[in-house]
Amino acid sequence: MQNRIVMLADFDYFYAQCEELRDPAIKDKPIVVGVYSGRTEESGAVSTSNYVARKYAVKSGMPLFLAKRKLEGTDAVFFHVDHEYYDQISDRIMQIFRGYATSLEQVSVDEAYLDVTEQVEGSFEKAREYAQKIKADVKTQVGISFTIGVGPNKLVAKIACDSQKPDGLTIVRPEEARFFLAPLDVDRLLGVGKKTMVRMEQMGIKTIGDLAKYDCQRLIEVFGKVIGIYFHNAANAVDNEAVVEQGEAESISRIGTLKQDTRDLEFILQKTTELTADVYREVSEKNLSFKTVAIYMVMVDLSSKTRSITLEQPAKSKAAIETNVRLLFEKYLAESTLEIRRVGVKVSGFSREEPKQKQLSSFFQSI
DNA sequence: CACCCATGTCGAC
DNA sequence: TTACGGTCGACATGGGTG
Ligand SMILES: Nc1ccn([C@H]2C[C@H](O)[C@@H](COP(=O)(O)OP(=O)(O)OP(=O)(O)O)O2)c(=O)n1
Repeated sequence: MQNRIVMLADFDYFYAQCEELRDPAIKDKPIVVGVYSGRTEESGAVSTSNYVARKYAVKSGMPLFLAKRKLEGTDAVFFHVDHEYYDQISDRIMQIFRGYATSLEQVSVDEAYLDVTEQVEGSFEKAREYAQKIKADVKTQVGISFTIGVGPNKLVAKIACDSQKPDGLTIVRPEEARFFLAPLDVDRLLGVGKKTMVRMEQMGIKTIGDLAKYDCQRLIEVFGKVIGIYFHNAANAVDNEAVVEQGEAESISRIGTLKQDTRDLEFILQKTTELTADVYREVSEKNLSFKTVAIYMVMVDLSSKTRSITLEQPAKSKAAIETNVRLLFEKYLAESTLEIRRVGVKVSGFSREEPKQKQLSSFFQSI
């Protein structure tokens, strides 16, 4: 694990680029890919947008009505997310990546780490040409552009990647890594978002360089042992995490927005029945048993709650999800007053154990 | 103590 | 006088058990 060379490949404005690939005629227009909640015709949020739309300050996660307002007067095009299509394209690219790396760690639909130490014989010089070759290959075969960051570990590769996109290639050598990170704001580190940045600011930490100098013991006191040490190491460009194949998902969930805000149990269960059916289909396709069933609620004020129950035995039937979801909602509704906007169903604690005796229904369903 | 459970927070994408 | 997605994982905390 000495002197590794790690790449992070991140597809450019991915969902929106997929839409451009499907219909190149729209390439010069602002493109927004949205998740539509179904509450009203236009309610939902931005999943991503192309760089033309980004010039108008459209951002991932933004409510669609805001994106529409910002793009008023342009010939912007809006799409509903089409995960099947994006997954297909992603799978083809990931397959190509496999041929270029000793190990591949796919971290999302559009991001993967490649350990290419052997392929480039430990040389960052060769890594540049190698990265260009991968980019050209994918561009030719699939037609998608992406950005590559190269570094001595995953952490540095990630930040290198973020530093120049789209269609970028940034290489940070081990001896440069600390100096490369030092001037950047702390939120460039994986795991530092808005809340943590504010806390760090109050501690007088603004840049990664500030964090690197900060007393490690103090960090542990403030953030806990695991995260404190992680922050200390990360700020010093130290990261020994190997590039490893991702295992199977540890939870499967579905969440949806209700047509109206409500506290009515039957109205809620009508929605969770659909969600449960979806969760169940995926669980049974993968032939998984689960041990924990959870519900999720988002209130009108956008605050959220979860409730969960761990079963005595692993289960695998739809009924096992449904009855527990009902139980959990009955219990929760009795102890709160806020109206509910969105609800979710989640199962976790997977195994391939067969439920012991009883639950004949699941036996028959599995035939 | 080690491990499990329930819940919450935060963050990434 | 509005209006705002979905899915996943890591970790902390505070309770329990053997
Ligand atoms: N809040 C978010 C962020 C991202 N995504 C989805 C849509 C993106 O296309 C994909 C990848 O996310 P990235 O953060 O990598 O962003 P993009 O690939 O869209 O843009 P960039 O070119 O900045 O990487 O994940 C999402 O649904 N919701």
